[in-house]
Amino acid sequence: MAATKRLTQRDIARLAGVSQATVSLVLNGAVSAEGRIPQETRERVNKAIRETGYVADPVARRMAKGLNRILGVFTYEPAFPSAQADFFTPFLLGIEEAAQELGYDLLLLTGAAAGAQRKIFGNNTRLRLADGCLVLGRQFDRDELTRLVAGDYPFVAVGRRDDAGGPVPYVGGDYASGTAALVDRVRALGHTRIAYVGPASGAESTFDRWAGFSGAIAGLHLVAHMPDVAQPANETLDGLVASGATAVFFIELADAIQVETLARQRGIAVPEQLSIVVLGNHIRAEQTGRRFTSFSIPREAMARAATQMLVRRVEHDEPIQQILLPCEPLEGDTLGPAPLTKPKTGP
Amino acid sequence: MAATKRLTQRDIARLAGVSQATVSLVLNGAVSAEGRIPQETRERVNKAIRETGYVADPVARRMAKGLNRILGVFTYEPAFPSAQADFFTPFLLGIEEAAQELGYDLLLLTGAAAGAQRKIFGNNTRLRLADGCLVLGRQFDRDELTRLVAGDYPFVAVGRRDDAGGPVPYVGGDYASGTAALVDRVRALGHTRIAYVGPASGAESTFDRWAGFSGAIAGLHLVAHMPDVAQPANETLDGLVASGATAVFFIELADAIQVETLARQRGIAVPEQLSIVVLGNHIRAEQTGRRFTSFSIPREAMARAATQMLVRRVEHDEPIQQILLPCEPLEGDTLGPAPLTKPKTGP
DNA sequence: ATTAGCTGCTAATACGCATTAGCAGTCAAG
DNA sequence: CTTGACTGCTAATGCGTATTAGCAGCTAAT
Repeated sequence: MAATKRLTQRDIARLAGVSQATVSLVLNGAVSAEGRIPQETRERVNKAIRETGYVADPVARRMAKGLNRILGVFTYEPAFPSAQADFFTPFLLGIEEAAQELGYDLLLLTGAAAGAQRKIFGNNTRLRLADGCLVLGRQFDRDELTRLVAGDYPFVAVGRRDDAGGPVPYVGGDYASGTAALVDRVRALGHTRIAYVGPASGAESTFDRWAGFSGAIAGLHLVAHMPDVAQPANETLDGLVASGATAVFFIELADAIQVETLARQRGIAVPEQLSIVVLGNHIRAEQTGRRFTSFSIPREAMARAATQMLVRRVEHDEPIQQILLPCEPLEGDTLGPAPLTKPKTGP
Repeated sequence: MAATKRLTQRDIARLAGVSQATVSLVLNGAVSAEGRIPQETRERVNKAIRETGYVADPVARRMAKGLNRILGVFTYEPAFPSAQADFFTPFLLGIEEAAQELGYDLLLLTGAAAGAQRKIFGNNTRLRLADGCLVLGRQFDRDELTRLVAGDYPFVAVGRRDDAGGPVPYVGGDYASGTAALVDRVRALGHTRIAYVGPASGAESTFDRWAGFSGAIAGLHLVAHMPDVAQPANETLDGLVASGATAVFFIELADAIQVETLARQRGIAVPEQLSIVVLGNHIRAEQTGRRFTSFSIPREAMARAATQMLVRRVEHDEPIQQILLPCEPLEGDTLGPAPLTKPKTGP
């Protein structure tokens, strides 16, 4: 550090023998100065800039102009730590790509002090440094969301969000339709007795799956619904067997994996005796050997679309929009035709 | 958007019946105003702040104070696209953690426009928005590095870097010692004829490995050095066999994998007939079935240390430091005692 | 009574840039 | 010779904050 003081337009002006204002005008190719500054003067200024390597201070720029070409990214959980990494990576990937294309940089908001639950609004909120902000995470803070909606700061949520004192701008995945499509598939394969493992309410993404499910099961019998997240796998499997379900829908891949493993141990063939469907292409699915029938979540596309929407909101004050991207079915090997007899366990 | 104008200290001042300066003093608990502003006045100001939800504009703040609590992160390759993701993730993880602890946000610089090679210095450089910056990537641009070193902008490189018109502040991994330790291990296991696959120069990380290697092979015979990166695996293996080497050092995990696979096909047992050592715990190593003997690269720790160093440089103008973190040996199953006879292939 | 010191506050300024109003000079038309 | 239009530039201002100098009023000490 030390030595070289920060270069300013004044320095350039001095070198070029003009005023600071002229430097600014040359730099910004201001329309109002079109044809007002002769090539010769521009040259002198540009020469000085080139020789010194001057770069305009973006802070001052933002101060004067109000915009920054910076997008904030707020994640309600740390973006990188490995447990979460797989969750956020595709989103961040899409955001980064879109931001780069649009000429924006990204400000990763690390949120509140370590340990505490992350908060967008703190005493020290640096949010406003960015022109607008993308919000993502599994667990949103509803109060903060309300405040964001009420405020005049442009933001877009990645993932559908319920109204919070007003409509929330978002780009989400159409889990409801994705789920419904899977239900139709199950029905077409002759299943009549189905089960659902996972809660029916809670986060929007959970609710949407259940909504899609319950809206599509006409003609089918929901013989078991196990909302308990913490329930041990063998109890779940017991319940499924007892219910006589021939196809089960899981919200959580982890649950599905455990139950499938257990089923195999007990000699219950999947999908011959029991079909399993998972609601969403959870990451790491490929690491489990078994390819579960599911639907895709277009995470990268969601992130790209959200970024573009945010930029439109920032630049053109576009009104609030809510977009759901389709979730295409994913072939797997855990959904088959309904068995002629119910699955049975040993003695 | 629309409506609500941005709140300023002046608004708060008006509400509280004080001056803007007083608001600022209350907000910052300035030492110079210690005991100069009575509790009663503070209350009035704080009340107005609470009621309006005022938050100081970070841009103006930076403007006035010169600091922003923002760290720039410049990656010479896109940070997220999946091919790179595994490379950058541990670094970003460490940076994010450290930044959050220290109360800094991160500015992810997307660099030049899409397609073009990324540049730190461009017309659009918003780098200076950050108080300082971390630079990472496989391929550094030497000219840019020189310029950074020459400038007064605080930065720290993740990974050792050669001088560039002056010493470069960095936190790197001690690949030289890590490599040397592996050489010692190989020697201790009775090997005398060894080979090295990978270039001896190029990036600092490459050079360091070779330096550690060549500095530690006293008493051993380097019977083959194959610097060619693009060489087909069977040629490499042919060369190794011809040389009579009993232990090979690989810079690239990919090369090691190919050669090991080929060796198995040819009936050359690893490590019974040929020991393989890889210089660094490359990511995805665990996916290859074989656990290669190697050394660990403390990526997360490097990133954390670099972040902390950068903050010290920003806040306290700490002089340039260069730190190498130890790379501990990693047990694997590809290094064994030297065979009594040279490995032989069939007729 | 003067000085010194304290309290409680404010005016003024700097930070680096963008932007606007407008000045001085030239030149052509009237 | 005046007017107006145009050229080439600059002075001045604002953005929202932090910070410093310092003012006014008061008390206590000299």
